[in-house]
Amino acid sequence: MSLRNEILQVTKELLIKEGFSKISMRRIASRANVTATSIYLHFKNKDDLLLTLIEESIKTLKQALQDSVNSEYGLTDQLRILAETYINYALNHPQEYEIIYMVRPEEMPKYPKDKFRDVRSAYELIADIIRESDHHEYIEVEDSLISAYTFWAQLHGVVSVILNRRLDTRIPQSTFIDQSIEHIIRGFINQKTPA
Amino acid sequence: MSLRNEILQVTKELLIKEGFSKISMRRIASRANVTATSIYLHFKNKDDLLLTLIEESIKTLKQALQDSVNSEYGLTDQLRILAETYINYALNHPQEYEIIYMVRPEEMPKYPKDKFRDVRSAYELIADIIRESDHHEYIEVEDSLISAYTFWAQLHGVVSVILNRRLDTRIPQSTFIDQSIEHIIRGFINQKTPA
DNA sequence: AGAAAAGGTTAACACTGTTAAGTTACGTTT
DNA sequence: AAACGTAACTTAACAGTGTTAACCTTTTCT
Repeated sequence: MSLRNEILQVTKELLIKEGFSKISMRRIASRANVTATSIYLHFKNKDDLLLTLIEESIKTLKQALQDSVNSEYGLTDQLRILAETYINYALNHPQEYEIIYMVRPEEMPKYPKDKFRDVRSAYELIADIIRESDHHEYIEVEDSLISAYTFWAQLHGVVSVILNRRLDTRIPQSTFIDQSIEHIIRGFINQKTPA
Repeated sequence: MSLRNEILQVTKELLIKEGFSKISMRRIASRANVTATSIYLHFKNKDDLLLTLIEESIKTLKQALQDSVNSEYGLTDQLRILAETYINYALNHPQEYEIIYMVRPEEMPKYPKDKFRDVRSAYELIADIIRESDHHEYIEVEDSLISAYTFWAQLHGVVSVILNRRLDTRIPQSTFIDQSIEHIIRGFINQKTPA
């Protein structure tokens, strides 16, 4: 395996095992049996390394969402499954999910904007699904892109509360998730009476 | 003014002006015309200092929410106003809002849990409002505490997308906010036909 | 006045990201 | 085969970080 990939994998392992705050160039390097400076031969700096990792994570999240799409579902069922997939991914890959949202454009101005556009593209997928589905279920989709973003933002909020350990201990996590999903889905449904 | 308060204010200013990443004990100290070690006479460590700041921010957020409560509103109107207040606070105090959610319990195990319970208590306020309001508007409130949390989580998601600069540039921020609020509120309304 | 405590300092430790300069090894061209 | 170029890697260093120990000075209390 090339050192570049070795570094990426070691960083990911370190991230998963010890968390974001415990990561340092020297620790990564030592676990790859290399000096810290060697990392700079393959990555511009620490942010570049992390961004590369982010891109990978985005890709797997995107794939998971893609795999959960099935044209046989109705829109509400499809949205429900997307929501579950999204939340499951986040809870099963907390450190990866975290760095996706941790790194902020303005804090790394050196980087080309298209990298961040990449990060966003995962949500276009949701927009596509809303746009392409048949609208027979009294759904609000005046602007599918905006709807996709509100959908995603609400999912992110749910995940965020759990990952940041801000959920009240009296509330079971699964109950919170289920109820949140129901609220979110219902937000998309018109108040018109169903046929 | 006591040095303790001086430090708090200087830290807050630094935070607002230069952001989270640019904060260091020495920079804070120098702006207060003091040595870095002096800070440790008033705060256990950097996390303690930031936690104290968080508590202050929570207090003002809580106050803003409290001030927006008016028993003359119906529940949906009240929720809408709470949502607007919450989002406005976050967008007007981005750095303060950020540190509220940035510091994670597991990353500072030295701290007593009740400090984090304090952080959470702002959302009990929302729970109270849902619980105390009359339920004549076909609202889902089987468990007001859970409802409050889903409400807050969704708001946090909306704010988070904006503050993390993850909103698509094609979408106007105000449109996003308005539509998100509508979705969130609608999530609380039963599908029953209104009278 | 003398003791105790509070408020402040300097110097140091063990880290951090990052860079400049130097070394080694390998593949290509002549 | 010899020379060159370059890629991969290292050592040493810089400037910065949070934090602690030891020390000094000023205020407060008895």
